[in-house]
Amino acid sequence: MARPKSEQKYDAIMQATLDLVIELGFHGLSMAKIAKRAGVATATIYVYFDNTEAILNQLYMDLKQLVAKDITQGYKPYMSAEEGFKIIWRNQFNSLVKYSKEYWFLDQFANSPYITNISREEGLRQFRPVLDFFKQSQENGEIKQMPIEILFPMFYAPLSSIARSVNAGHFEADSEAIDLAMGSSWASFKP
Amino acid sequence: MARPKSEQKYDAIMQATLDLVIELGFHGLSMAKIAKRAGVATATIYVYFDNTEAILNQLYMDLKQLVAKDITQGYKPYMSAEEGFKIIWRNQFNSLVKYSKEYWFLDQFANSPYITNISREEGLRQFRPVLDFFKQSQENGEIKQMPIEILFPMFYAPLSSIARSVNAGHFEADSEAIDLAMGSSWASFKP
Amino acid sequence: MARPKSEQKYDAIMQATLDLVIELGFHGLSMAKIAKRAGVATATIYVYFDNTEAILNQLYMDLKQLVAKDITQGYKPYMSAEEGFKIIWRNQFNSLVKYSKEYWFLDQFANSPYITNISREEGLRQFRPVLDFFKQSQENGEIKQMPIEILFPMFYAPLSSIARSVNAGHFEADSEAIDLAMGSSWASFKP
Amino acid sequence: MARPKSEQKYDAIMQATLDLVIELGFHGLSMAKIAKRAGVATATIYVYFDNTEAILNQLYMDLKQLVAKDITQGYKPYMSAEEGFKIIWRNQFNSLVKYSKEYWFLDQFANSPYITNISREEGLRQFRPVLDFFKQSQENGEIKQMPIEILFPMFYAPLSSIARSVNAGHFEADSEAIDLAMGSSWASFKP
DNA sequence: GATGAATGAGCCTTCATTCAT
DNA sequence: TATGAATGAAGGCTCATTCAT
Repeated sequence: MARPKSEQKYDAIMQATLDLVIELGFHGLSMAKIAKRAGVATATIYVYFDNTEAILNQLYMDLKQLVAKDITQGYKPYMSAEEGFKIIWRNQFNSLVKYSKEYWFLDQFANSPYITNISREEGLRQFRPVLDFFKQSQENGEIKQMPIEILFPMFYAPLSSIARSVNAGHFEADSEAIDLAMGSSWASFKP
Repeated sequence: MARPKSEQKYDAIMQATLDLVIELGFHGLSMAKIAKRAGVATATIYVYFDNTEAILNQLYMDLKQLVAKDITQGYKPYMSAEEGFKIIWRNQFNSLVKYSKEYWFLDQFANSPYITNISREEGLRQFRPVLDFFKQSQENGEIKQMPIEILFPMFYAPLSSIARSVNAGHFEADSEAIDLAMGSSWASFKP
Repeated sequence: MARPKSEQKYDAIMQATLDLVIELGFHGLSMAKIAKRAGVATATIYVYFDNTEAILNQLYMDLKQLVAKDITQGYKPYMSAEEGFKIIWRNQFNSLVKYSKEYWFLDQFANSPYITNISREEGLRQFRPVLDFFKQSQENGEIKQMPIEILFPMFYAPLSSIARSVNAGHFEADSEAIDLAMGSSWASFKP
Repeated sequence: MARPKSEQKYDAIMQATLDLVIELGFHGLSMAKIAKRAGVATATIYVYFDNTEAILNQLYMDLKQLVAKDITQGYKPYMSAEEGFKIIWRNQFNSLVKYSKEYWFLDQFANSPYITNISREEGLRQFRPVLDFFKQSQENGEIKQMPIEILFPMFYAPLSSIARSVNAGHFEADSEAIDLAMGSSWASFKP
């Protein structure tokens, strides 16, 4: 498990797992299907992972790293909190749309009994840069004082929810709608 | 002329299913486990439901009806939008805390492949009174104009997310914190 | 079981069973399906029959009586053996075609482990008039001497086999073909 | 590179299936029983076959090949049709007696809903040498002209029926009886 | 007599995992 | 390392039959 011999096989297993969970849900997953889709033998999977749970947790951490990358891209410390907020909001929204399937997996998995505490903590770590931005802005008095347990849901939950609606095709988010949502969200934080 | 179906057994099956999904997740569910927990024979479940999916969908609709009840309780038409918003917000928050497990189930199920369109639509119907409040207030110009697909996530998602944090014991929501969150949320809607 | 109260229900159960066996084979049969098809409750079937085996045996005997009726119709004692043979052969052939499904059932059932010795003997009894004809004709020296265990297969098996081929649509038996088969068969018996 | 499939297990499954069908009929068959009788785990059967139907069809084809072998053994092209007929008739009769159980299975299966068209065609192919003999003899004018759909039942059905009677112990076929039956059968074909 | 609910036993099939190669 | 065969356990579901009404 430590250092996989073939990176290609490791990747194939991860990709197959993600695809299958998206297609069939967690319930429809099985080692046999993963193996078939990945083009390896079932027993081979056990060379790379201890069991199903391990595959899913690894996938969770890999994806978390993938999607959380560059969320603060474009933000510069000299910017105003509002500017920064909007850049990060938009980045996050774009990420949610671009990686809709990955986010769906992350969300489902985070609420499943499979997830280990290690994965959960590792996952949270990815949000650190965003949290840093908010903490900094609060210290500057540019956004309202509120505990992180309120601030973060306030920022992330509607974003995620709207993006899901867009991804499901229930709603078309043109630039006007996005500006509206973003502005509306910013109003929650403006001091 | 034969034995009538037993309401008690129906309830036991529903309760057992809810408990088990909460304990083990959807993946850990099985007819045998439901039966054992409900104190009936496996085959008996099939007298009441066609299959696992049917049980879950029925549970979804039953719970949706249970938790969505009285969310607008205390709201009067002559109230200002802000007053109404705060009453409904608080009702919803209390409901989310009181029925935390039920909401967790509803949330997970709504994002699972088990849910049928019928259940989904039936579920949405329960939110009608809340939507009506918002629509009315928009017409009065008391809250900002925005499409329902933005408005609703903006209202519901942070609420749900904070309540989950509270229920998980990660955060203690004293009345001050609640006021803060509620006020912060209201800022998003204030014209 | 002795004297059924409702002849109508008895008939419905018999008919449903026959239809289902023909549609699904013995393997696909079940009390629940019979009940549904017959329009009665499952438990009701047990008022009329002890179990599945009893239904099938009764059906076997009923059908045996139905199809074997009038096989010797038209035969008169003063006729020559050849005349008699041809009348009976044709009757049997027509019967096999007319009651193709019933014969299929009888054949399958007679070779299944369901059949009891009582049913088997009762079934054989229906062939008595035909056997009598052959015995009589042998005594008259109009057909070859041979034991019944040869004579009967020689007469019945090809007939049945050809009819099955016709019923399956593999072969169209015009009057010429029938005369050919019948004549060919008669050659086996001619002294 | 893994363990190869075991011919021994394949054979054990086939043999167990044949034995069980003979003992209990198709209805009494089950994967669990086959597995137990064959001395393998239930799941192991699925390594070799897709499902019950596949087992039965394979068994059908295997047995068809076994029993149809050497039916024309001893026949030489220079022989008269009558000589050939009698050799083949006797071979077939001996085969029917020797492989009585196998023939019983083949017969039952061919009339069951399990059989696939592929199996049916494969089964017919085994009779080709016998059919060729008849066709050849008809062309030579040594046996009566009649369509194959009559000729074949005429030849095979009584043979099979008599053999069954012998196998069931209802009839002892001494050489005199056999000559009688064979001669009687030949009379049907003699021009 | 007639019914439909109730159930233990059984069905076929798939599962995660280990074993032999 | 990589593999596919092997399997005990578990899955969903149906069965014949009995029970309560």
